[in-house]
Parts: sequence; C-alpha cells; structure tokens
Amino acid sequence: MKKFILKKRDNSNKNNYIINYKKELNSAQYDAVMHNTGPALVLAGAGTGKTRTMVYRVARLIEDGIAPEKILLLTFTRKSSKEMLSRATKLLDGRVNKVSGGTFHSFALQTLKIFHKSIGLNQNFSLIDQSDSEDALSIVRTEFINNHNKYKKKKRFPNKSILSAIRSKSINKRDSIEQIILNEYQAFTDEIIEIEWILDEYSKYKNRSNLLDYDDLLLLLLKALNDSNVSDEISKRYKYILIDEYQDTNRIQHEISLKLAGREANLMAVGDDAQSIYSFRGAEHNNIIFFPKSFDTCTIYKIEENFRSLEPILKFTNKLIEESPISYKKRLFANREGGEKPYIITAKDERQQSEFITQQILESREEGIDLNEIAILYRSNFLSIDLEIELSKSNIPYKKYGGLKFIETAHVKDMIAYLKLVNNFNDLISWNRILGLIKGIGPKTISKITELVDKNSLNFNNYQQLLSEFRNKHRIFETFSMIASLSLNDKPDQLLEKISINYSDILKEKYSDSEKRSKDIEIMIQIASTYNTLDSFLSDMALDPPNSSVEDILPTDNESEFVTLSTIHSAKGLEWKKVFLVWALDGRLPSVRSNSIDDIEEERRLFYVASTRAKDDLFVSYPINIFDRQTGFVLSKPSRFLDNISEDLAARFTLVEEV
DNA sequence: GAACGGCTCTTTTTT
DNA sequence: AGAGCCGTTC
Repeated sequence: MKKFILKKRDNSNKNNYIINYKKELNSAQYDAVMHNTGPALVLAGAGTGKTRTMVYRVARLIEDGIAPEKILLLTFTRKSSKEMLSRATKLLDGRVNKVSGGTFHSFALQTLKIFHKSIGLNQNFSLIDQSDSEDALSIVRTEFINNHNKYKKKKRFPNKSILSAIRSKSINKRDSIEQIILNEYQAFTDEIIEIEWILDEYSKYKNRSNLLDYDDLLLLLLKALNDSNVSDEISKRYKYILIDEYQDTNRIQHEISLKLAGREANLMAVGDDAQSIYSFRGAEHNNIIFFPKSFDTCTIYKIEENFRSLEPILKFTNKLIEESPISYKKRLFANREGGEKPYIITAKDERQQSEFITQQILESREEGIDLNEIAILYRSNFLSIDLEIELSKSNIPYKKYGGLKFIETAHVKDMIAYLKLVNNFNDLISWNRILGLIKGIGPKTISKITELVDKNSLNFNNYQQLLSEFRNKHRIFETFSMIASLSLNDKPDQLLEKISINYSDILKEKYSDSEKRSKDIEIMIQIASTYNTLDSFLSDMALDPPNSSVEDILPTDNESEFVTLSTIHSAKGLEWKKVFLVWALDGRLPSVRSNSIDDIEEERRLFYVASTRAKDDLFVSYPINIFDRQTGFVLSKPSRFLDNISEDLAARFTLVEEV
C-alpha cells in the first residue's frame, strides 16, 4: 500500500500577484483586501478609499484563482458597480468583466428570471416603478372611497404616496402594516383596517396584471431563497459576496444577504454608519451594527486614513459628525495637509446666494479649475431652480442629477406604457395610462375597458364588437390596431418608431411644448437602439434608467466640461475639488419635515455626506429671511449643525454687495 | 353622467 | 412639472 505524507503547500507564490497590493494600499486597506473566507465587516469612513479597497479585493480574489462569475458584487447603484468593475479591469484584466452583480433590485430580477418556477411566478411579469405603483394604488383607493361614502367628503384619508410608503416600509422593514402605522403614521391609526384592505387589493391588482414593483422584487427573491433548492443552487453559484453601502441596506436586504451567503458565509459588507441617509426607504443604519452579531465570528476592519480632503475640511467634518450618536466611532485622519478652512456664508436672500456662487465659479474657471471639479449640492430638488437660472445667464454649463428624470416625464412614460402592453397585454396600469390619452375617454370608460381586459374577454380580434358602444370609438380602435400591429420580435427602437407615428398627434394636442417633447422621444429611440430585446430595454428602464435630467440625457459632447448640480443623496460616493453646499438653513437642512430625533440625526448625516464630498475647498452657504409656507415661519437661522463650529474650524462671512 | 379645462398648490431624499 | 379641485361643457 502506498504511503502518503502531507507536504506543506508553498504559499510563496502569493508574491507573484500581478498587482503589488502591499505597495499600493495602506495597511488597513491591505488587510481588508487580503481577508480570506468567512464574514467580514469593513468600516470605511468617508474618503478612505472604500471603493479602492473593494476594487482591489475583487482583483485579489481573481488573482487567487476564484472564477470571476463566482464573485457577487452588490452595490447601491449600477453606476457604482460599473465604475468598480471598470477600475478593476484597468488594474487587472478582462476577467473582471465576468464578475456577477448589480444592485439588490437588479440582482433580484436576474435571479427571479431564472428561478421563477420555484415560487410559482409567471415568467412574463413586467416591472413597475414607483409612479406606476402609485397610479395603481390611486385606482384602488378611488374605488374604495367611492364605495364608502363616509370617506368621501370628510377627513384626510391617506393619499397614494402615503399608502405607497406604508406598504414599502412594511416590506422593507419586515414589519406588519399595523406596526408601521403605529410607529410612523400615527395620524392614521384609526384607518388601519382600511389601509390594509386597500394594500391587499393593490397586491391582487398587480397579480392579475402580472406586475412586480420594486418591493416585490426583494420580497420574492427572499421567498425564492427560502426554497432550499434555490438557495443550494445560489450558494454554488456565488462563493464570495461583497456588499457595498451596507449602512443603507434595510432589513429585507440584510436577510437576503445572509441567505445568499449561506453556510460558508464568505460575505463582506462594506459601509460607514456615519453616512446612512436612506431611512425613508427603510434603511436601517443599525444593520451595520447587527451584521457581526449575525455570525459566530466576524472580522471587523476599520479604515480611517482619509485621502480625499485637505486637513481643514476633515477637521470640520469630523466635528460635524462627532455629536452624532453613531455606534462605531472612527477617527478619520488626514493624509493631505494645507488648504483653507471651510467658508460659512450668509446671503441676504436666495438671489444673492445664487449670484455669489455663480461669481465664484466664474472666478474658478479663470483660475483654470476644470468645471468638472465643481459641484453644488442641496437637500431638495426644488432648491436648485434659482441657481439654474443664474448659471444659465452666465453661460456656465451644468448637469443636474436627481430630480425629475428623463424616464419620469409624462411623454416618455406614455411611450413605455405602449411597449409594456406589447410585452404583457394584461398590464392594467399601462392600459389605464394609454386609454387615458384618448380624447373623450375618462376614468369611467377606462375602468369599463380594463375590466374587460381583466376578465380576459377582450382581444385584438373582438375589440371592435366589444367596444362599439363607446363614444370616440374610432380613436379607441386606432389605439388597439396600433398595438396589435406591434410584435414582440421587433426591436425596441423599431417599436418606438411605430408608436411615435401615432403618438405624435396626441403629443401635439396635449402639450404646448410638444416639439421639445418629441425631441425627447427621438432621444429615447436612440437609447433603445442600443438594446436587442424589448425585455432587456424595459428592465433597464425600470431598474437602471438614465439618471440625469431631461436636458442632458445625451452627452452634448462638445460641452464635456460642466458643473454638477445634485441632491446630496445623488452625490453619495462622489467627490469634487470644490463643493458648494447651499441652503444650509435651519428648516431646509435639517428640513422642516424632520421632527423626531432620528430624523434630525439623519439630516446631520446628510450634512456630513455633503461636506465630505469636498477635496480642496468647501463653501457652506445659506440665505436668510425665507418664508416657509408649510410652517408659516420665516427661516433665518443657519443650520443647527453649524452651531458648535468654532472660528478655528470654519470662517464665517456675510455677503456685502459692492457699491 | 362623464370628461375637460383652468385654476391653485406644492416640492425631501430613490431602487 | 405635475397633482388635485371645481365649475363648465358635451
């Protein structure tokens, strides 16, 4: 019989990596990158190279022979996932492109497409976005109110967006509707039964239409993962899981993460509890605290050296967050010395604030600073209006993030609705939208027609007989015959071309600015031409739509230099040399709508996220004497988060106009 | 009875 | 830009 001896494996080839990890990373980053198996939590403060660490870890795993498709990288937006992978590709090579991943929602979609059978999901489901979902809720709600006279006139019955928020929170926080109302919507504690009933009807409505909303994606993914066949298959597929922005995951995402990781639990969560800003979406910054407790052992890595900001900015932001009762105290220290203290600037009104910033940007341009290195950040979308006017006046090109997106404009949504019907004839939400475009057709007629669709008694052969009694029947017929002429086999851009021929009449009737809107549709067709299948186009439009606003959807390439205007939320993860945080006014940041201590603390973190975007210069400004309609108060105090900022941390100025 | 047009109000943040 | 309300029109 042969005798074996165990020979110690030679690990010295670890030094044969293509990438010199030791040299290119600091020791905290290096440790996280080299983390091998088992659960790990990486606490990486703002500007400490969190993305860099993830990029290097992906590369390192691949260099160690892990098949790239077995690495699952879950990120907060698809943009950040693309960015990470392209950076890792530059670092290593094309193998990186095979890494699996996306956002939780897009990953859920991919998985449900494969495993739909095991949870009894019809394959041809389509996705609806927030506003579609609210449309459906509104239909159900109106019907309910019409059937119950006592809600007709009197008091405030929750509107569609509140209903949507309640449902969404209940799913995302894994809590009952009743609990959510008792905890967060006390104004409606007397209507719990009614709300539950409406939300239940809404679910049925979606089921009949074969539609899934954002929350359903997560809920069904979790359901699928609870099937042991699915979860076994999944654990075979993905051996190493990395999750970014863990502080902004919610309870259901946490549960999904644990399921995905399976018994091996090669799960690395990365995040910073100081930057948790999505609690309105059910995000639970405590997830990051609970994370290690979900396992017997969990390695924790802290990365605290800040490479982004000059020291005075870091001192300022450290002070901002110092009073926050977050659990993991980090001490960020600066790698970059020099620079000036942040400016805190009082403007007498909004106009003056806009003019000042515009002037600063013009001066920066004179000094040779690239406009791409400048950002203006604000709490809420509508706070940018005056700035936009002023920037346009001075011919400063800008690109706006957050706010009304291309995909959310009425005409684009209309076009999408036609496409969805090609894919799914039972999509009642799209029928509602499309039929509503026809002149002479209102809610009553629509509900009669959709009822026929719902009963499966209407089709392309019999619509003329069934719908002949209606007023304006010819226009209804036109719509039907147009949709009938569309085929699933046509490419998305061809479909849109056909639709737009019919739609252009509607557009002209409905809008005074129809020319502008029909240009948008041309742009839409261009975007669609990069897709081969309707399904892929529609999925992307629901989960990964072009996220800048209408005007700058297509890079008007000759203008490659632009200032960024963004909500703080949309600025997450990004950085600029010069950052202007505007409207740092008590009542705007924190918003007057934030009341509880938790709300206020989240506003503080928002302030923190905004200021930590700055590399070299930070300007915090606020106008005073602003009348707030909601409260009836005049807002004239700077943000309370600036209260404890002493003169050695920031320099305060008042704008005075030169005479 | 159903749909329309014009008015005012209002705007946290997003997958 | 859009949503909701209300008086007017078909």
